Amino acid sequence: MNTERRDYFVDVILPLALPQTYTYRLPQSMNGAVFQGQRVVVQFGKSKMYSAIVKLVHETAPKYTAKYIEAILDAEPVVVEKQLEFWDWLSRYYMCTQGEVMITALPAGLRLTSESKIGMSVSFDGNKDHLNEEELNLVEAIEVRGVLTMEEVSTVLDRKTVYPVIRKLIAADVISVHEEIKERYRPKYESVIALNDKYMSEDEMRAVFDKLEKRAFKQLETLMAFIHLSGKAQEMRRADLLADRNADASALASLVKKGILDSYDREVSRIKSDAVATKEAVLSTHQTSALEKIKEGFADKSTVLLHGVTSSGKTEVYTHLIREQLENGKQVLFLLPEIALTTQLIGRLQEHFGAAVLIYHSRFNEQERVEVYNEVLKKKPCVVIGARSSLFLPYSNLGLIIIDEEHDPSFKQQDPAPRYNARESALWLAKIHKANTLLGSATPSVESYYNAKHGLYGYATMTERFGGAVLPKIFVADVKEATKRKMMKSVFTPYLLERIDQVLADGEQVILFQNRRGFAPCIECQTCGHVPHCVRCDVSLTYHKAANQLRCHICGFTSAPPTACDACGTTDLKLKGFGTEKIEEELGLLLPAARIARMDLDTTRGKFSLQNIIADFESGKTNVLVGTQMVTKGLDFGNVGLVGILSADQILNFPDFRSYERAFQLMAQVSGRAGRREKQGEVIIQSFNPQHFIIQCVVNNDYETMYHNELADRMQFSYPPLFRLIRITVKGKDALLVDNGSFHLASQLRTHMGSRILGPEYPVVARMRDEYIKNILIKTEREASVVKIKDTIQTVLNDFKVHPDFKKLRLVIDVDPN
DNA sequence: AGCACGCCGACT
DNA sequence: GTCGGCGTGCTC
Repeated sequence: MNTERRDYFVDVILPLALPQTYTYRLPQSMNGAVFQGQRVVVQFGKSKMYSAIVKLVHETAPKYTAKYIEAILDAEPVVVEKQLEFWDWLSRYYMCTQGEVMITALPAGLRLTSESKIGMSVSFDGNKDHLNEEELNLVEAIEVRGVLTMEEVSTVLDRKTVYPVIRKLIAADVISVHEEIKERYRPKYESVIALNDKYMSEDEMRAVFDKLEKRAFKQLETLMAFIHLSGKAQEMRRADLLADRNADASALASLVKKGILDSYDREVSRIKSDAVATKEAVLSTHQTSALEKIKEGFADKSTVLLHGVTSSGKTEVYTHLIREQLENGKQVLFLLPEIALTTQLIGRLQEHFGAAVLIYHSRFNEQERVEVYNEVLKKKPCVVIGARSSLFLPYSNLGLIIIDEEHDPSFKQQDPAPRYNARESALWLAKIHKANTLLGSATPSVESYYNAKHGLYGYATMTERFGGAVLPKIFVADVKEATKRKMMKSVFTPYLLERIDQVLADGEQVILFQNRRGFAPCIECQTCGHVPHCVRCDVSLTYHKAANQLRCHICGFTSAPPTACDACGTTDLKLKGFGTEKIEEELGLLLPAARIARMDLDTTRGKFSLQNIIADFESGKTNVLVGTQMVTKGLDFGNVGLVGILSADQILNFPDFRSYERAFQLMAQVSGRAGRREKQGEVIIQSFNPQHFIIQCVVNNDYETMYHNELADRMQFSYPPLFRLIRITVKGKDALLVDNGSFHLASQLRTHMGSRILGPEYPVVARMRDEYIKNILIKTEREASVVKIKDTIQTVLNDFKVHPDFKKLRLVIDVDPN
């Protein structure tokens, strides 16, 4: 049969939050050139063009007249079959569209959207007499600048709706509009200098030398520099050559002109490191036994939990496993929380695997991400070190996924959809590749530990710190007692302050942890009790002293700090509570000799600021590091004698079913930063309630007791890991409508699922960005069919979405919420 | 998600 | 009258 003549149809995934795929026709000229996973350009709607992913090529004509595919962007698929399988699972499990998965999964550089460009019509007769002032204004702007975007037209005309003007000018054949879709990825080039083939022989070269020696000494010097530096390759970067003091740019130009040297551009990688593997993994005895235990686990289970105390040297064990996979020609994914992807760790892995190491995280720009993506597409063995989004790279041949700090909440994406948990999703990705997964943590999530205990995962432990280092001594300082005796020095108990002073005097460093940024989380009027709140959210505004601003930590709203109370006009205002900024300032006043750095969202905004803060602390330029959660993750300093947790109560009293687990993990992790190498470190936890169960667990380094206590609570109140949660959030600008809508939705869900439905309830912050919020929680038994339940929920939600009363409401579905 | 269309109040 | 507000519905 002649396939050239047949009509093919293509189902594509569009990068939009739409529930289905869309079917396009293939022009016969493209027959045989379109395959699953390629990007094609399609028009969707009146004018816009998108790059879509081919999901299926078939011959079933749809009932409507399908539009034609405009163009094929790739010769080879950029999304491989296993990825599409993964996308499919992810969209079904997390109840989102495939388009939403596509947006998260593909680097922006591979995801194209057209833009309308307005230019002069080719058949414009030049007569501008009939144009009014506004039209003339626009036409002149286009004549000057060639083409304008819709936004630029809007600026030129200084109004919002530009379409009527544009339509009129198109009708008059003055201007024309076309859609422009451009590949955003541009390869990087560098200038290269090479010896011309003609001069490869020694005789020719000697002749050239003789000639230059007499008449062009500078050229001779440049040529000699080139020969010296380029070595056998007889080719080198122009920039490297000109960096030599004997080389000269104009002399080089002459040599090129004479045809002795050639100059051309060569495509270069933005991501390739010239790192060379220099290290062999040498394991200590307990690392070796952990490794054996892991392998035993993998013998009959695909997932193993490695429970190893901080500083036990988990990375060496990982390294060993990675090496094995690479030697077998497999790819490895090493997932870490974004913030833990430090130069320290990357450097260590490069020492082992050289250029096989690929890095992927949010600090990479669009172009760099595309290059990493394409590198993985080459199917070569490699190890990708990355944050959660590196789950979406085009692996063909994964052998192992390692998830370090697996307990970390940042593995769960909050917004936008897909609200996926990278840890759980990784297990599916591994399943697709028939690969193994290793979860590592000093403080495993209750979920993972439960799965290990119940035989779903293998389990390995490392109970000793590497090199014989001992766990830190942990003290609890009673803030209530110190307050009663009026002994508090600002936010410090006398004991903590005394120890900071002493440790610094001994030449060691200090880390202070407070889970709140800014100076003070609220300002209270001492006369009437009024507290300034955000205008758009139900939270008090945080005072930031350095910026002299009040800020909303939810929406970013800022205002000037009040000098008098907005409600009663009196000036007796008091700052309540404290954040990292205040700790930094007060400590500076109490211990003027301390060199303090602060590490929180406010001080790490720039591309290199985080790196600089870490480097300064590492080199000893600073000796106190005050920070938020950031200081708990992946930092590896050798000289920290003391860690202070300023307010344990704040961490404990978080209204969430996971708050105790989180508090334990946070405190245990930050404690682990103290005292590496030979010397025992020290931790001081400040609390109003020193006898608190969780604090005692931290003090005794007793994960097991924390776990059993948590499990009992979760059992009693039907929470994970014994039950599964799905949270449905109803949002809207009208509080009453949110109330009514969420009530209606909950009762609809109850008709199908009865007492499994909880709420609707207001969350702690009941209004965010001018929207009221209510939550409905669905708790289902672990054994229940998740697929069925999600189907039911989806049906109810679809009905709700078309309900005429509730069309103004927005729904957010979060499966396995954090 | 865009981006039309259509209906309604507020000004040149 | 026209501009711009936003609610509604559709996109292969």
